[in-house]
Amino acid sequence: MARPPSTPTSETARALRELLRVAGDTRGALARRLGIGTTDAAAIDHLISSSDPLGPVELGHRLGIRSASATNLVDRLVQAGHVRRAPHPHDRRRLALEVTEQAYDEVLAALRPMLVSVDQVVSRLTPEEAATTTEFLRAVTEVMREYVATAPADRPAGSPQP
Amino acid sequence: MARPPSTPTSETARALRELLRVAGDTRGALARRLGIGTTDAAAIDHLISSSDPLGPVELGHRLGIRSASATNLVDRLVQAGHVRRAPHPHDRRRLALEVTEQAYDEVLAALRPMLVSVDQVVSRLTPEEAATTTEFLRAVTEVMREYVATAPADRPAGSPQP
DNA sequence: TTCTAGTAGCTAGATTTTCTAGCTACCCGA
DNA sequence: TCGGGTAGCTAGAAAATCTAGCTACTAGAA
Repeated sequence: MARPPSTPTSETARALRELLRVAGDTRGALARRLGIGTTDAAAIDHLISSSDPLGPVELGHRLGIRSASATNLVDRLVQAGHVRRAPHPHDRRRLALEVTEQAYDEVLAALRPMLVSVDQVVSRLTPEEAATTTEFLRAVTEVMREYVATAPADRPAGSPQP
Repeated sequence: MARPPSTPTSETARALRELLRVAGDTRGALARRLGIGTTDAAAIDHLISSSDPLGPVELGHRLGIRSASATNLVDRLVQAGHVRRAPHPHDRRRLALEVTEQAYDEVLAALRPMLVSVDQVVSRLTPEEAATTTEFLRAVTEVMREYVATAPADRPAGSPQP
């Protein structure tokens, strides 16, 4: 996400870090295209790509915001017609947030130019290159997932420090 | 950034999109590790990795926030000791924002676990694989830069629409 | 079964961040 | 040199998040 330390590093690592930095800006670009806030766009993104259903609290956790803010966020998304509140199948405390068809289509349309270009880049790879690249991307994704997961919890002020 | 359309797509594109989504979360993770807000972390990231000096307005432009918000942001960063306001060498209207040594070191320390892991992943590539991967990453970066650059301008309310 | 600790979601009110509107100082080309 | 355009700032309004604390519900222990 930032310039590598002054010690020289491989071109690949440098290119990857540059990509990660630009990727960070992509979320804001998507939000502007959708005409909504960055957090709202990130929320829809999470809801679309999550494998299991999310409620407001868990969604807020993934976004790094508090339960109260998540309730507010979901209110905004529901009001805008992007999301529905549905009951959780097994746990009556919970909600299962659903992205509406319309919101899904809007996100897809907003992303399409990038997805098309990405597919073009991918299509230039030979099968062997594609296999190598895929494995590399997955390894890097795992590293970043670990980094995100091990970030210090967003704890209440005054909590004990290790 | 989101799940691909229902039509099957190559594994590589899928892996890349997953990476981009996780990369979006990385910025928040860095901010939490630094104990500052997401925008503040993104600002320092931009200042560190920009090749030419930035002022508050240009920085705000890259972050997608307004001139007034950028002034406020820089106030915060200066107050926290992360950034200095220095005069622009040629243009007396402008400022050249400088990241302090301390902030630079803090960012590097916060990123280190990820950078180390990334370097490990990169080091497993053969020189040929590294070359292919580097080219791929650069091409994708270019695509995303274009996507970010062509996002609709964050225009004032009531501006004429095309 | 009943009790108890823990979680999901919400409300109310305070705080923080960003926004709009508009100002001055400065740069640069006609 | 003059007029349009830009950088940065201030003031006050609007929006997003936060803390604190509540209720309803789940799940495991007594």
